[in-house]
Amino acid sequence: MKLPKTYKPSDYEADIYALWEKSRTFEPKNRDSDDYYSIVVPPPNANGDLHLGHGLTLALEDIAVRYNRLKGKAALLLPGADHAGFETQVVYEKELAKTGKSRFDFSREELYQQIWDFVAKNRENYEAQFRSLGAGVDWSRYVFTLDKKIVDQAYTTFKKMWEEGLIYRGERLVNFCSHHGTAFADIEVEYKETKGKLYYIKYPLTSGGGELTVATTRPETMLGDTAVAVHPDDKKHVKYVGKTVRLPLTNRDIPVIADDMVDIEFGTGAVKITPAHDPNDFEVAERHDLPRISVIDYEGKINHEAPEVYQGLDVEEARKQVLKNLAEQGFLAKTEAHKHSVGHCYKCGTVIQPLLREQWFIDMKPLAEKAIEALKANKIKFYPSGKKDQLIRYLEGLKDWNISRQIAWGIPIPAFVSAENSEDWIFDERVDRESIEVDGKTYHRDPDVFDTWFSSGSWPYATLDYPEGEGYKQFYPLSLMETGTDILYPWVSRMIMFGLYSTGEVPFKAVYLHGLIQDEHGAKMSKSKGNVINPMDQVNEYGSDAFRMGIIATEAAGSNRPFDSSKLVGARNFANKLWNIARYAEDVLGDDFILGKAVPKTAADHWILTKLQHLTGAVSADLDEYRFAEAYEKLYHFVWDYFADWYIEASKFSLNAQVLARVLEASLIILHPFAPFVTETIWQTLKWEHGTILAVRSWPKVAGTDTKQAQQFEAIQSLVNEIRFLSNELGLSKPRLHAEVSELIHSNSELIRRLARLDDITETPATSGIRLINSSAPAWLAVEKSVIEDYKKRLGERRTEQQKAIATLEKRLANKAYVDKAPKTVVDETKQQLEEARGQLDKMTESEKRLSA
RNA sequence: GGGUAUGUAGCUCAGUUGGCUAGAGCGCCACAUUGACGUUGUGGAUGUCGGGGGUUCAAGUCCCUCCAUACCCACCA
Repeated sequence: MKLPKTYKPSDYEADIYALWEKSRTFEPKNRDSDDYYSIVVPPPNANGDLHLGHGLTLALEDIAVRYNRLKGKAALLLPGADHAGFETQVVYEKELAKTGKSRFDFSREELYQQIWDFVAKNRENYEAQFRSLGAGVDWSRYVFTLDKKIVDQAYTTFKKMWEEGLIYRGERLVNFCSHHGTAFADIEVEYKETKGKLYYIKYPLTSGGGELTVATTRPETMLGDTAVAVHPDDKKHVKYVGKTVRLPLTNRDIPVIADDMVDIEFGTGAVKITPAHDPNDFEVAERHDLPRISVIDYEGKINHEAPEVYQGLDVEEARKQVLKNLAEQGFLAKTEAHKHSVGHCYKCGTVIQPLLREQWFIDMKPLAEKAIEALKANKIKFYPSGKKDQLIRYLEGLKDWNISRQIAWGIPIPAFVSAENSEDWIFDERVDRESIEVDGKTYHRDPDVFDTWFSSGSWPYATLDYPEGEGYKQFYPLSLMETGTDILYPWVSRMIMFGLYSTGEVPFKAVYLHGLIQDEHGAKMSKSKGNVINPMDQVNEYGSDAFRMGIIATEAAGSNRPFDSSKLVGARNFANKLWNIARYAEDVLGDDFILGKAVPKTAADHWILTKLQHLTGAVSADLDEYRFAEAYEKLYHFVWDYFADWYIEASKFSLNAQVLARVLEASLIILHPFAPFVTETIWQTLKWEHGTILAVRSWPKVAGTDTKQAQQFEAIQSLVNEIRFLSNELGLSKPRLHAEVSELIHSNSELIRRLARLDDITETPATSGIRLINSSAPAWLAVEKSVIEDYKKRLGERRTEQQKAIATLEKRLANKAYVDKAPKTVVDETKQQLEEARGQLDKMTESEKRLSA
């Protein structure tokens, strides 16, 4: 035999993957075909190892693509890697820190080159991991997010938006992390519930005496106040509107204004307005044309706009100092405990400061509207379906998007500003130059880069070489976008908007969102908790196939779930089971076996082929609707319970070589998307069809089975099951069976004897012993007297249960409404059930009589 | 405050358009045994399908309500 006793994945996986690559298995064939299936892999960050989420993603996508390839489609799984601007910079900065340097020691060009090299090194690492996971990607189409075509596409999109007036530059509040020195999109800010304090500060009227008290959690920002606002309907305060107050600690007078945004119930009903450091206040300032005074700089320190004593203090220090001075001067009315949520940098935890900064923005409204329209027209199917409405709601509330980042690593923004006029910006792609000359004027390069998600938005079509590429023409829109629920908003939404904007079509026909994989106890995995599970360790321990099957075994779209290693164990055992089925086949079919025509002869042959026929349809139906776990479970039970436990056992008595071989072949094919390595390894070893690759064979078609014969095998099964049950229950060892002459038992007696572990079957007219109840052919187990009393008791209990079941069925059929309203098939089914139940009861009665006689 | 999920066996979870006598894996109990496999085989036990109400001939599945949990969004002067 060529196959060793136990399947050891590491002995085969690398060779098998190499075989696929060599034979270009993953490059789509039939180039002209309209019948395609395409997925573009969400590009993992090229700055480290793959995590479990990537493992899950690749398993799901690879299953979908391999399945569709077997179904005869032009199938493409396109791989890529992400430069992940900010993420990568952070990782690289940590590396730099080890050598005692920081990014500020290098120019942008130097830094860019260094990070590029760093990422290039990591790419090899992660490509190896793709291979380990069995991901059947077309490496010839590999794309990196900083490849020229991706950058060009980003510039094309930016230019189109620029020309259509969707891009604007403005001084807006941005979410600024002073530690990383960059702004974040709203969606990137992490809010945490924080116990803080609410401070009440008195602002005296400039003239005429009296005062207004405002409440604030951030007293230090008062240094930048430019107004106090009250609600127009606030009877208590409305009289102050139009007057001015003297801002404590400064010598500035600021107006009292009326605005709807004020909540009369909160605090005192009067709000200090700090347009430069609060998003709401910014909007109020816009409406009332108030000045904006920045008092906090990009390093998080108080700047020169504030009185000298506070300058240079960081925010926390300034707060203490301001409070101290306010108290000393009698302006601090009171302090209350107050819970509120505060934005933090998701990387370093620094409190995010809303700061004024010139940034590039996209006017999202027209983009969002198109996306909403497409979603409402069901142009994209969602798994789980509820995510669609969630996305629509998000898009409806979408604000303009700040796309510029103050980081070193990323795609430079192709914009230059006039040396003379800071308002004069031009679009130009010559970003490798510090400055350029246009029409005799000098322009300087914008030092900023794009938010990663800006270029990622074009991913589905940029990777396929839109607009002229063959890839685009054949594979767009993508069949599926499969990714994590957590990036529905930042990524999926943008791909939809950008796809519609640039190509006029939705970028994909369906979206499948998988949930987060948590640790064994349902906690989120994180490096800081130290509960991160590395997929490569799992692959090494259980094998790649076991990892894939184990990780998708509990998959349900959209929901988080804990990592369950017992599923991997089960999957490994399953792979080994399949392996041993192949060993058995190899053993009984011989080394030189060649596949031929399979003609079913026995009841078992018809039965297994019928089951196989159902399986091929059911697995197709599941995978077409992305029910991965259900499809896997069906396969598992077919192979293990039907094929191994019944058919192979039966084949030991009566072998039909071609049927056995065909069922194994079909099992290998259907299972291949889930367990590509072990199935291909078996196929290559058996060599039943020289030189063929399992991965590119065709989905099995099963025909010509006889249902009657298949049912006969099921009759044998229920007979055997009952004998096994009784043998176990009554502690019988190798009992004898007496049976009336019947076709079923007569022609299958040896099979029944073996499967049921009988000593012997005797054909005889009615006799004593234990009457089998599930058997259509009258048969009795010969037992000793001592066993009979035991059995009678059990039989009595069983009769009572049976009578109850019959009563239930009778009652249901006696219900006129049921008989009238339920579908005929359902009613017929009930009738049949009742008939069977009565038949069984009769047999029980008969059995009891005989035992008592 | 708004929203979305989730709650089914000891554990982790399936359960598609209502037809269910509610399933799987692991675990548990008993037994078996080796000419494919101990990563094995055979048999078994275990559930007020979160609580309550409703619609229906029929509800784990649909509706309402309450409880619990998780996540997302907004706001928090």
